[in-house]
Amino acid sequence: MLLAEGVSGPEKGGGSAAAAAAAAASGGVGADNSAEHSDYRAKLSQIRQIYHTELEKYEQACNEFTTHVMNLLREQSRTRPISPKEIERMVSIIHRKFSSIQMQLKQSTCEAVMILRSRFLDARRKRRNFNKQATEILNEYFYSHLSNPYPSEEAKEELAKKCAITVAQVSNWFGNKRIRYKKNIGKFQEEANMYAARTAVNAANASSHGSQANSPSTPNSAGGYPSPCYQSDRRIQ
DNA sequence: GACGATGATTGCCG
DNA sequence: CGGCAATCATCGTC
Repeated sequence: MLLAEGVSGPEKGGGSAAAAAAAAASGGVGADNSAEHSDYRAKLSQIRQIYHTELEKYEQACNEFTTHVMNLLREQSRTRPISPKEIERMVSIIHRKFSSIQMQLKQSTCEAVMILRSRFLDARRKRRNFNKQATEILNEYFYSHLSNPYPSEEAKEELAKKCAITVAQVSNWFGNKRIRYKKNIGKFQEEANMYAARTAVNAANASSHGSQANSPSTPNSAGGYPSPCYQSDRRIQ
């Protein structure tokens, strides 16, 4: 893991290797916003640097402590016999202790990288609002099908194409819209009336100078839904 | 910076 | 599997 992220492993060329490794490891998000990407890389290299300085610190502390203990043992060897085996045992205990600390450091670094990675990869964190036109199109469909706001797969595809978003996003949008509309109809009244009126105007225009009741550009022309109707049951109180 | 709006995710249900 | 409900995380506004 740490090796893959370029945090652990041989240090060559101060960071560029790590950045490359990180870029490779994060595969799939490469074609993303470069600003965010460089932010990710910066944070990763920061983690990496902290890891290395800490590791070095522990290494140094371990060596210092070892020599200190050795000195103590040498001191004691004057008053009592101390076998080389005993010294070796002591040293290995110290090393074990310090290496377990280093393992902990490694683990916490690993966790930090994981969190950073999940933050970077989580789509929710890169959420962008749809543009105005897309929202208009979606709302128009929603309010002109208020009695049955469940677009078919084809209708969803049509909407997705028009709004330049994915079908999944259209589904998400309708899911959110239905639940939020239902939860607080009052809040959406104004919006509902506005779109209903607009749809009515569109329908009137279309029928006044055309043989068809539905304009070809109206979303419901593809989904097999009935022609747009004014939702007179939603009134401002 | 608090707060509402909003897109996305998760877990559950029929 | 699609939809609902709750929730998360960010955006946009004040």
